[in-house]
Amino acid sequence: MFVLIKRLFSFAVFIRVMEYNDKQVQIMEAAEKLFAEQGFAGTSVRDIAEAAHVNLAMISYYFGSKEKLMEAMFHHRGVDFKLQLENILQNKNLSPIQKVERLIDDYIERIFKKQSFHKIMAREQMVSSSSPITEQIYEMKQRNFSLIKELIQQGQKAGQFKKNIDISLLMMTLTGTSSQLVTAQHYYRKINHLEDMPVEELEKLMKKKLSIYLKNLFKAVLTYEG
Amino acid sequence: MFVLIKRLFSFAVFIRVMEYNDKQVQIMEAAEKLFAEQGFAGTSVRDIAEAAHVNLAMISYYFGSKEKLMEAMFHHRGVDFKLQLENILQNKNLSPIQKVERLIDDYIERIFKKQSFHKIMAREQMVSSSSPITEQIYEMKQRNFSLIKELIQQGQKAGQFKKNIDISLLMMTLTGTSSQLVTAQHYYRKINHLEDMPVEELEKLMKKKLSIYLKNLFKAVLTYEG
Amino acid sequence: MFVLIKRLFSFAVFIRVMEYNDKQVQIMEAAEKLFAEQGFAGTSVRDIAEAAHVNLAMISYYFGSKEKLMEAMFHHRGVDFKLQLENILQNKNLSPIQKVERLIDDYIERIFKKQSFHKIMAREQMVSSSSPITEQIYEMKQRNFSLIKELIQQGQKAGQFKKNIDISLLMMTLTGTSSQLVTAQHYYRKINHLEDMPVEELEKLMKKKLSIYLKNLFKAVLTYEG
Amino acid sequence: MFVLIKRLFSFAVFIRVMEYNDKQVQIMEAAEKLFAEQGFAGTSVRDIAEAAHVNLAMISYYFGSKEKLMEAMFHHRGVDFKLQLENILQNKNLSPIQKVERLIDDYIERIFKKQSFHKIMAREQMVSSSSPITEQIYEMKQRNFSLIKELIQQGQKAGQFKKNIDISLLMMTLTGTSSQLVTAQHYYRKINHLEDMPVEELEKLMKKKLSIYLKNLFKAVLTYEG
DNA sequence: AATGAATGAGTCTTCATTCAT
DNA sequence: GATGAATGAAGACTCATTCAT
Repeated sequence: MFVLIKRLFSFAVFIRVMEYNDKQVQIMEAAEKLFAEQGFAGTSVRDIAEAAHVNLAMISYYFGSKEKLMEAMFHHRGVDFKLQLENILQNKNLSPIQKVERLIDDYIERIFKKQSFHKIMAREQMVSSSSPITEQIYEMKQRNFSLIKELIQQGQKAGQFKKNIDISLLMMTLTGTSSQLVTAQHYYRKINHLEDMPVEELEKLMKKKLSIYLKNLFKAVLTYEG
Repeated sequence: MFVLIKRLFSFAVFIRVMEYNDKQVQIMEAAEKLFAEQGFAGTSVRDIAEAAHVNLAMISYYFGSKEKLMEAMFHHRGVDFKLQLENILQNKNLSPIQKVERLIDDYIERIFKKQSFHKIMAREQMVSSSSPITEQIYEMKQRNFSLIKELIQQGQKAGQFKKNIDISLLMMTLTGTSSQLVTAQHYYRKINHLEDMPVEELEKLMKKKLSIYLKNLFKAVLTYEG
Repeated sequence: MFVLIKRLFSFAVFIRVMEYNDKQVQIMEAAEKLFAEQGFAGTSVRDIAEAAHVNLAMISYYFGSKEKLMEAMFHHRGVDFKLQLENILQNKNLSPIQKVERLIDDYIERIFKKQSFHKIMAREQMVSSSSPITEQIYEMKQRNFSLIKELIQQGQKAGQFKKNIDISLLMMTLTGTSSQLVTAQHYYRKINHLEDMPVEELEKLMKKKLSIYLKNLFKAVLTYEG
Repeated sequence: MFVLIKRLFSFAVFIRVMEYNDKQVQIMEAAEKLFAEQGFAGTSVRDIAEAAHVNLAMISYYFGSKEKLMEAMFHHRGVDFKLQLENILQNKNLSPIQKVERLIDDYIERIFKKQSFHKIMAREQMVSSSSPITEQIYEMKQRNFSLIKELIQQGQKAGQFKKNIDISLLMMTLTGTSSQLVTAQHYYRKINHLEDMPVEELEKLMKKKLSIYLKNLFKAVLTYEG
């Protein structure tokens, strides 16, 4: 049964990946980069067409509109942006604190791998009006919240985490601190005098530091008794 | 003595008021709101003119361009968006931890009071290209970083805070968590089932919760020995 | 009786000169320079106000409109732009060829002294639509034509100039050659490798060369029998 | 042999036609007319679009900007506006004076055929600031100057033209007189009482008169010994 | 299936002019 | 008499999208 689900799930992923042909993916990736850097409104379809090396008309042709291209991108990327913790949660060989550490590394891995998409999300979550995209962001947040809640409650039940933890704020510390680091990494560079470090190396460094920092923070917050 | 203070204060206000006349402030405030909601590129000068109930041409007339309006806004708001901790830092009657608590409340107060401006800043800090605005954001960040660093080092020297604290990441936790709460407050609402709470009440609640949460977090992080 | 007329005429001149106060003249002179360099449409009233160091609204205030300012300028300058040959024509001590030489020097003097105004006229004479300004240009041209015609006919009657001379084209040679030199003097500079010569010196040189050249040309054309 | 020439010619036409498509030429021709009549700044792209019966956006679409349209026009027209005298210069069957006559007729032909373009050039040569267009005008002038200089020097060597001729001013007489006639032809009309003559006839007349006049003038100037 | 050409609606900005003071 | 503030109209240009092929 479990296997079946897994397979179905993989299939779904397969389906979705197949759903978009090469050209479409090519466009979405170019758009993603530009939306991240300049915002949605600040990016013209002309920019995207040029960056993707495709004909201008192709974007409307394939996606219908700029708006729908954005939605497609969320559909495409959103899937694997959600935390995948189900099996971790059920794993009886891991202590609650170990699970938290997995969660942190999992999250850091995702956010750094999809930096552009993350920036777009960070921008989009600010708009107050509701749309298919804000809807999807909400679902993602809610899902992540449930998982983290479950995880922490496990630790509390095990007596390893203290009571009265503000889980929604703790989640925001995880996402907010990471987001801050990713979206404002050129400031991080300057403040820490790392102007000359190559991008990859900097990224590695940031991930490392962030992982250590957040693990320690969570441990402290989850166990420290004022 | 009291009169003197009052006068000085009035004078400061006077200065600021003189720097930008009523109409200019009116425009900046309308723009601030719109930029926060829809982004800079997503907001037309027509939108701003309508929201500010002024003639379309007045925006160019007063600020020269949409871009310069944004810069003026940063000039106008930026001043009082920096943390004002100098006197707190030198205050010998406060323990390091009390100073941290002041810092946190000061920060929360500011970010909630200027939510719109904060959102704009959060957006602008994502753009990679350098501009007068990104420059100003950097200066603000650096200043805030210096203050927090000084504050924490005081605590470390006093033996009350542990060594090896990643101060730049700790700052990002402060700003990132708060930012997350402010920019994504409608998600906070939904996740915590507070859909029907009036805005003011919600805000009060969030500030309260955030204050308690962050104070506890800082205490934990600054003193907890893994 | 003749004296009276002269006086009336002088009075008219007096009147006209007085007609415009200092500020108005200041504005007209600034406008003249700019219109010459950038054309009428290419010059904004803002440009003029700045160049004349007067308030923007003053231009409309004093002249009614940009158009009317131009007309006033033509009124103001036009007077002394016409050739003043009446007394020369009647002077019995001068030979026809001497009169022609006077005409040439008179014309050169005028066009170089009022270069800016000349450029404006050169531009305005191209527009096909009729206006008070084109009307005034026509009157000036016609007057000049009459004078030159009279002058040449005197020489023909005296048997010193040959018959069948195309007077209207000869006039165009006078005006056209001079105009070409004045309007395209930076090309003259380059072609003759005079880039480093100071403006005043160049002007002197051009006037001298042009005078010699045109006098010789007129002599040749008026007397040469193919 | 004839066929070859025809083919080459067709090819040249082909090239030129291909360089700018029909719509572009249509726009350029409408613009040319308007720029000639009202000046560059005095003509709006809206005017041009209407005159060319094309959509307003097509001007930016095809040329990028109004400025670039002007440049394209210069590129397009400029080519065949230069004098084509090389073969005439080397022709040993023509006497120097015959070559001068050819030059004059060639010039008159060109300037009357491209009156509008000529007017634009006459306007543009007045602006003092340097631009791609003034640059092109200078090149054209310089080239024409070289050709005329060569031509006259041939005559001088042959002992048929007198020495010390101011060639740059002589060129200005050619261009200036012609220009005057073309740009101010409605004044020519009025002065010579030709108001009722049909345009084509007037043009023919003016070309004829100008040709005779200039040939005689050149002969006189080039051979007359004061 | 894919695209070059085209466009109506919109962008920001500048214009000459007016008006209350 | 003079002007700072204000504005409707127009400026050039860019936008996302459509459509014939």
